[in-house]
Amino acid sequence: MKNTTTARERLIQATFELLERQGYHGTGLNQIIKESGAPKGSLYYYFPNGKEELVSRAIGEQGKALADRIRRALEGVQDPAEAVYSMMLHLAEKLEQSKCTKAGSFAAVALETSNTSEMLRETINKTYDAFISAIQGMLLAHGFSEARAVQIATLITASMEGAVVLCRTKKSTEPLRHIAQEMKHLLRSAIAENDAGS
Amino acid sequence: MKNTTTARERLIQATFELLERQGYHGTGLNQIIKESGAPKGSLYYYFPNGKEELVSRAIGEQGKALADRIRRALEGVQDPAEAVYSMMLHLAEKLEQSKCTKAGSFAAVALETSNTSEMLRETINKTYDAFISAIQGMLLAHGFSEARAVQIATLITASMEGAVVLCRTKKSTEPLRHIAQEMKHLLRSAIAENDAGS
DNA sequence: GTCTATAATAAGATAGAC
DNA sequence: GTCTATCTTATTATAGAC
Repeated sequence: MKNTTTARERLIQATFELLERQGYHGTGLNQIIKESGAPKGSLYYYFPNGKEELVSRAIGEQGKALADRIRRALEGVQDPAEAVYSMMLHLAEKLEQSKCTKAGSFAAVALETSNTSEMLRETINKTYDAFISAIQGMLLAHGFSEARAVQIATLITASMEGAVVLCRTKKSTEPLRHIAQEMKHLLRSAIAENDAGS
Repeated sequence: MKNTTTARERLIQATFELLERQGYHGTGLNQIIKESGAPKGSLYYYFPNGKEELVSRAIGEQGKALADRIRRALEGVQDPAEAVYSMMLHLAEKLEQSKCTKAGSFAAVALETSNTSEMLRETINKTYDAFISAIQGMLLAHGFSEARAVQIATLITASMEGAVVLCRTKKSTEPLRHIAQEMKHLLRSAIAENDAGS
């Protein structure tokens, strides 16, 4: 079968990167074609439902891959506070590589389309759930209650997404580094408190 | 002078509400005209530079008004943890009123345009700075250091923006209520710790 | 599977009458 | 200050050749 999927893969990759820089409605199919180098005829061959389907696949596949990386990175860590700190700094470094021009595709597409496309909304919803679930798993392994673990995992996910918005706006990774520092501090207290109460 | 500004005001108002539901590129000028009921000829009369200027004014004015409301709400509070909790629940209630369809205009426009419009990026940047500064003021009044106050204020701002994205995606205010609860808890510890170290 | 041409629609913006 | 008509350009999507 060789690499008959390379046109499809190039389309997915180019779509995701453009979403990170311009969001959903800011990204045209012609631009995706041009950027990917994929033949235009391939787009509707691989994604018969057009833009909505292409973006849903791009978001879904990249989101799943990212959630898996998060899960693996947090598996078996001995200090959740340090692990969260590292995860946030890692995101900051990734952002820095693009000079704060590429990040936040999930948030952008969510805000632009959650009222008009159930398909996209559900894809992103599953992605965010996977992020939260990965973080929650680590917290459960360290003695937090189910309820508390969800709360903290939601806070970590939300603060990262929000900090990415601030970084894009400020053209600086400072906000991300600030929340990384602060969350490490707060989580240390929460862990100590939780361990004492066991 | 009567109300010669009402066409302008209606345009600003309609623009902001549409940005909250669909973002920047998802909102067309024709739709703004229609929704506002303002005469089409007025748009380029009040905003000669077109869409970019209209959106910048809408974001700027609404952002400034919101930052002022936050500042006043946090002025003279006796418990920062409770104040932040109330602020977050207040946002959740506002979101609930629109069934989670309207919120996140700042984040949406930032993610869509920060690479293509310096004007919009700077307007939003000032807005976020005003939010952070308002929260930071309260924390300074309660004995936190300058550096720590910025970190915590950034975390609060980022987590609220991120939680709004999660709420829009989930069509539920649950994420916002989760982070409200968790931030209250964590802030209580931070305050106790900070007071003890004085 | 891919390419080219094009249809159909909507976008932002402008000109000129009133 | 406002209205209507229109220009230019971009968008998503499709048809039909190869």
